[in-house]
Amino acid sequence: MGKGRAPCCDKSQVKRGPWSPAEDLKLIAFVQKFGHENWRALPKQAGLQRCGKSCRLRWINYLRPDLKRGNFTVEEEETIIKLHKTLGNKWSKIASYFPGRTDNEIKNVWNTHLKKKLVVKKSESSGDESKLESSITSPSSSESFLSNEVPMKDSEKQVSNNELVIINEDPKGSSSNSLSSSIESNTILNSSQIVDNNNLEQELASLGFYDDPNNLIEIPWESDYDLWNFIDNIGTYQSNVGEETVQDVVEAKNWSSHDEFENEFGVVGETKESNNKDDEVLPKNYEVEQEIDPHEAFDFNDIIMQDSELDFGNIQLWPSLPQNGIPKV
DNA sequence: AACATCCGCAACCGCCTAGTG
DNA sequence: GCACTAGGCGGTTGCGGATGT
Repeated sequence: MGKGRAPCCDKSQVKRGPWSPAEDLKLIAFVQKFGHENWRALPKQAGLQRCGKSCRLRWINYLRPDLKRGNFTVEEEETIIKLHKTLGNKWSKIASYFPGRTDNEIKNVWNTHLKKKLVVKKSESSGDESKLESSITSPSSSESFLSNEVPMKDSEKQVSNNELVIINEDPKGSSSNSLSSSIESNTILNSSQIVDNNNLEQELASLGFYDDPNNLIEIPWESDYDLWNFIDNIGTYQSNVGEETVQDVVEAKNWSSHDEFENEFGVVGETKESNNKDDEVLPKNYEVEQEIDPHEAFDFNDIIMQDSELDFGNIQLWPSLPQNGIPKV
């Protein structure tokens, strides 16, 4: 060890806590334009006073366009329980079975809903505990597994009494890309039964989660709450993030209209080659290309989106906001 | 209405792992 | 094999809203 781990960033120089809409916009716009090859360098380039880790987390958990928002369905919850039984607290692996869901989200659902649910179930069905319940609630049989006290390789886990799970390692990077990852040909061995992954797949398929291991179901993007809703309702929404309000951001930037906002960002504008008047998702000035030095601080004025690059219409912005409208203050 | 408590979730922290030189 | 870095992951915390008294 010696020196110990160098901090990922200078804590005194970075902002912490909840993200403001303005920061979200910066991050979205930057990632849409430049991608996120280097999270560590991204905050500086994007003009964000945030740690790279924080940016990554924010993007992955809340700003990615392909996120599925909303409550978990009963089927999803049941699947999480099933998967947790075999995978344990491997939230990212579990999340890979749910396109559009994040490991953090699933972890939260587990900790807040499902764990309690199963404890209740257990108490209701006293005596004849299901394996599912016992694997989660019985300290004697599964404590080490659940608490991760004993470090285990993914390739070989002692799940509970006499239950061995053999899981093929994910190919590099697949777990991080939950959308593209597919179900591996895992084999689950049990003292009383041998369950190959096909059975799990069939079970999941019966619940409507996917129909082919290599062809995960496509989750339609939702945009209950889009950018224009946000901008249109700017006057009635007060961000709860510190002293900065959305009004502050808008007033500072003089965004009093869609056009001004579009001009500022250069990202959303009049529809090109579209007969649909409402289809305002194409970049206004996408034809103009400018040289941008990635080492320079990111400037919204420099963003020139390509035809297919930016699609705010499909991004559900500020997901932490109410889905059915903006709270009046 | 005011206060206390509970609950859910976004975000942070620290460790682990893979990649690179 | 070692040192170092960056990304990823899981555990935990703390805030804010919901609910109860």
